[in-house]
Amino acid sequence: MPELPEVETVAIGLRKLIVGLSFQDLHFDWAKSFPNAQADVDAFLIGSQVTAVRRRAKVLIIDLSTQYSLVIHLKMTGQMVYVKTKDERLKTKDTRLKIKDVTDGEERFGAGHPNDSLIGSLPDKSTRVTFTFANGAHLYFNDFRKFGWVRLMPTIAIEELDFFKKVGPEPLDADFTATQFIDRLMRRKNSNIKAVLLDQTVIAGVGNIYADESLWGAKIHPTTLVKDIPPAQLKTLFRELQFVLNLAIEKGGSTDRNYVNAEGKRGSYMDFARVFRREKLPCPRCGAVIEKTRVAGRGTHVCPHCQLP
DNA sequence: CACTTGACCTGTCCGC
DNA sequence: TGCGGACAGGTCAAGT
Repeated sequence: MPELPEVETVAIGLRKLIVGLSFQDLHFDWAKSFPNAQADVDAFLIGSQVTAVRRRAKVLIIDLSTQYSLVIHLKMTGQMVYVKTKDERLKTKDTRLKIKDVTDGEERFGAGHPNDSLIGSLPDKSTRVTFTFANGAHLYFNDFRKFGWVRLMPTIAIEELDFFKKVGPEPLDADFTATQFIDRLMRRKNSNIKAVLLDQTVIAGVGNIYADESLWGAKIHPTTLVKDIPPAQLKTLFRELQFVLNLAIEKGGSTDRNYVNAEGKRGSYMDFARVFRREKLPCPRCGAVIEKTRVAGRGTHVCPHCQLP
């Protein structure tokens, strides 16, 4: 479930790996993953050089020397993985949260070491789009659920996409203030706070993980209506949201199930999560047992003692 | 207009 | 063991 920190981590990784490289070939076998016509690929991708890699909300953007860009949405299970040469294999590690190693009987806990890879050799059966660079390296877009997509379009046209016209401000922008945050939340004052945090037109980049984590930090129950939350507590929520997003970027994102960075490696924020996916475990603040419920159509994790409705 | 639900997909897990 | 169904959740379209 790539959210802002996961997409940011992929962008940081790709920036180091592919800026300056030239595209030589592209292959795909699922049209919804790459809807462009071959003529566009030939004219604007093949032979072009990567000039920049950036992120807006949960969208990854690779700018090209042709004034076109690859616009990528990973949705739930998308991955963008760079592999230097055809012969280089990525190491495979167990993906489960708790592992009993058959070789030495040791049990391993947590989301795994941040350097662990979740994927084997590429391409695999989830590979939807394969890019080949002139230096022989490959960039793989993997997405087993096929919700994500890659598309090629003029760089200048990106901002005209409906999504980009409607999407809210970046929560980590230096000039985005608590006052602006509260004003935007209050546009939907009659809705529950979790649904509003997830609304990309209010604030960009927040998904299920960091909504739950920041609400726990601010001691707000997810079903609380925005208008019923005191301004001071909304200000706390703003600080907590920035805290969890920054921490998650520092930890390379959250690997709940599927997410990996540009080198195929997992993120370690889940080792630091306070409520997300910690149902039936003690709250790290008060010790009460964390509960899992459903809010705004999503699995939602709350401490029943810290976060009163 | 505001809000909720369903569709898009496939892999995993749980109960019978 | 095998199978059916629930569940996972980002976004858009359709429904209330």
